Amino acid sequence: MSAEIWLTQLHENGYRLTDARRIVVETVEKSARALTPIEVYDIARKKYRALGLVTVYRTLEKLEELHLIQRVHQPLGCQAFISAGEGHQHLLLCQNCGQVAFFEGDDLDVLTKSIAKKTGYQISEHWLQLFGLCADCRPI
Amino acid sequence: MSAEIWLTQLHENGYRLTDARRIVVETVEKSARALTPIEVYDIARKKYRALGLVTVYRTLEKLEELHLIQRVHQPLGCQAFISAGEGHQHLLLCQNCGQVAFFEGDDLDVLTKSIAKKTGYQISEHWLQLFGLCADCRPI
DNA sequence: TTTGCTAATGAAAATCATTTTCAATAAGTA
DNA sequence: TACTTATTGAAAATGATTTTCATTAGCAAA
Ligand SMILES: [Mn+2]
Ligand SMILES: [Mn+2]
Ligand SMILES: [Zn+2]
Ligand SMILES: [Zn+2]
Repeated sequence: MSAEIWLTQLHENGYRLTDARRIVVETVEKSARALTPIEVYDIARKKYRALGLVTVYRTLEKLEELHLIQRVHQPLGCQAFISAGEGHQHLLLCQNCGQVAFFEGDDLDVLTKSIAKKTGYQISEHWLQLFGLCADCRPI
Repeated sequence: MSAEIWLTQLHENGYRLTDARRIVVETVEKSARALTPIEVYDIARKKYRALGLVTVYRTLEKLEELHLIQRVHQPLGCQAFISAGEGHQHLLLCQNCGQVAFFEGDDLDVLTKSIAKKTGYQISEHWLQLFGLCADCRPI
């Protein structure tokens, strides 16, 4: 998924392509870790001085609405965003540098069926997130 | 786990037992769903008019520090707290009424080992949360 | 191209959640 | 009972996010 595709998506959904949006999209899309609005602002402003923080918020909002990015929940805060995985994927986060990896193939069917039976709940969704240390941050 | 035990825990950790704390503890402990600080404040103030919102924040902070409550992350916000499960447990949330059920017995060893191998991450923690409809809210 | 409509922008103000400050109060120990 | 000091609530401060608004610029149509 490249920044170009995100911009196309925005355009196809009736949003105009502006310099501010291009920079925000590029910044978020190329990041290997989740970024908060302020972080996006600080990084993006190095390339586009006039950028306003409000525009960062507004652009993130639209990207989330189009499912191009997703909010990342972490122990220290839940305001950061990362590009959304394709299909059914979950996140694996490095507790040291924040680097994000996606994974898929989790099969929780047996578990959810058993829990549904025990609790009487009708289960329709799950959140799964792994934490650890990436190859770079792992002790030798 | 009863409110009495929470109060004892607070006391044993050097915190004084005050009316404000008693009401906050009772409110959070008896709730079947996660409550935000404002919700705790509104409910608790029905029994203790003079309660200040700041005290709610401060008490929740201490209860979390003693692992008696835990923060609950949800799509609409991450400021709510619920009494903490005992041992290794996860949450199952009703998307309609917010009722919380705990479950345990998830075994993610096979999955995490496989993901660790694939990604090179050293995995040490996981977040798992199920969503659905509780027995009361489920369609017939 | 140029034009015209209006979505998008950034600054400033407003709002909302949370934290800090502070003087008064009350818990708990001696 | 008296004393020490943690705790309280009000108010102010802070920080994040949203709203307002006048100006600018994207882009579709001429
Ligand atoms: Mn899954
Ligand atoms: Mn588990
Ligand atoms: Zn790392
Ligand atoms: Zn329910």
